[in-house]
Amino acid sequence: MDTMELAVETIVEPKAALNATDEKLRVTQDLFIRRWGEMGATWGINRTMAEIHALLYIMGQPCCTDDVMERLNISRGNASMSLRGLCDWGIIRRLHKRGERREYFESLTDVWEIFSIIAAERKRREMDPVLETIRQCQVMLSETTLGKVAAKKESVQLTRQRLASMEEFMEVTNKIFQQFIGNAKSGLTRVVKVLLKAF
Amino acid sequence: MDTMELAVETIVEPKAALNATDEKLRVTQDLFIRRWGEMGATWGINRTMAEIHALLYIMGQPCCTDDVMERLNISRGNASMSLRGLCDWGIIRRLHKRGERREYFESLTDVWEIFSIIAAERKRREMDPVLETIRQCQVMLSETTLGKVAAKKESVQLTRQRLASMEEFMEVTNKIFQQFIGNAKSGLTRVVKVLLKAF
DNA sequence: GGATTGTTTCAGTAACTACTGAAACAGGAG
DNA sequence: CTCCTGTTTCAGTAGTTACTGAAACAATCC
Repeated sequence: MDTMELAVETIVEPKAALNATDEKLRVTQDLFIRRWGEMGATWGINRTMAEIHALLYIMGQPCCTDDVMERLNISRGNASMSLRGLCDWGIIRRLHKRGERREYFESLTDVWEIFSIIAAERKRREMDPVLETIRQCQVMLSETTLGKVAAKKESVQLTRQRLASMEEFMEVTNKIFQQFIGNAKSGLTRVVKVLLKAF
Repeated sequence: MDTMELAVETIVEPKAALNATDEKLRVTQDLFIRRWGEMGATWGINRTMAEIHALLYIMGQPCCTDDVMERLNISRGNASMSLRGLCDWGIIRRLHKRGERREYFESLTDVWEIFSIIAAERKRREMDPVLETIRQCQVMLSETTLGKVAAKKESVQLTRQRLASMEEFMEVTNKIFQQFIGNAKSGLTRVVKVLLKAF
């Protein structure tokens, strides 16, 4: 656009126009973005999505699709899909600027809120089904299903005991998650302080 | 081996030899194993490894490589590598039976211990590097590095503020992890009870 | 209506991860 | 030593996931 045309005329690349401070800021942000992306990857969120979120978070100001594409060197399609995915998760938001056609995106700012959204979703998608399966397994090995004699078998008893331990564990973990999720927003900080004192 | 040859002669498949109870037990265990594997997959542990661990956990008795191969229908190479991987993690153990050449494997039995081993490892591999990077970024944007004037720039301030929030979050999370890890073994149950009361 | 600007979808492909099966290796028994 | 039993390694491949780039679509303006 305008700046590009200007650049051509003045024979100065846009990047070179950055002053030293902006350059350093950019390098710093890139470092953060890369690390955040790597972490996301090992957590089942794909690298690019994590990087886009990191970018929007660290910039602290709304970016449009083209900003994201250019900064992370990804295609339009990829940027579009990933941005939509992040919106679906609810950790970034669409933003219309008055008098502008282009859509902007910004990250939620409260880290605790971001975390609690992710936690809620993972609990729902990953822990709940396992807990349900464990309960189903317990029914399948109950006295009612197997009969009194069969249920006494050592191998059955062993498996039942393991299922019970796992159920207990997952129930407690689930409760902890629920607490975090329920106390989202910055109020969560208070909860965590209580928690740390209790230890 | 022997049983196979016998099976051919008696024209009865080994599976058919299982009585009704054993059959139901097996079906139940398979259900648990499959779900556990699915969960592992979304958590960055590969499906097969998670399944092997689930198998050893739910059986409650030591299995050898061949048992695992047969039960999960995987190749020798895969079984060998995955078992070694689980041993490296420390959530299953090698076990020599007197007078037997073959090696057996068994899972840790305390779910809390298993969890705390995994948590410790993930913290070390995924959270610690991020925290370190955040600190490095803060140095890169400090007054000392940028100079007094540049550090006042709005964009720099914004990024610094975001870094600070994220650091606070990760530090608290880290402390919570540490508590869990430090209080491993069944003593953890007590800790969690305290925690739940505090909420 | 057509032109302009921006967004979404999707077929094809690149990149990556997990798995197999065979060969090499290890060590105890005869 | 050779044979036997079991384990580990690894090249090749199947299967999966992520990404691109182009085309279709949507909305606004003239």
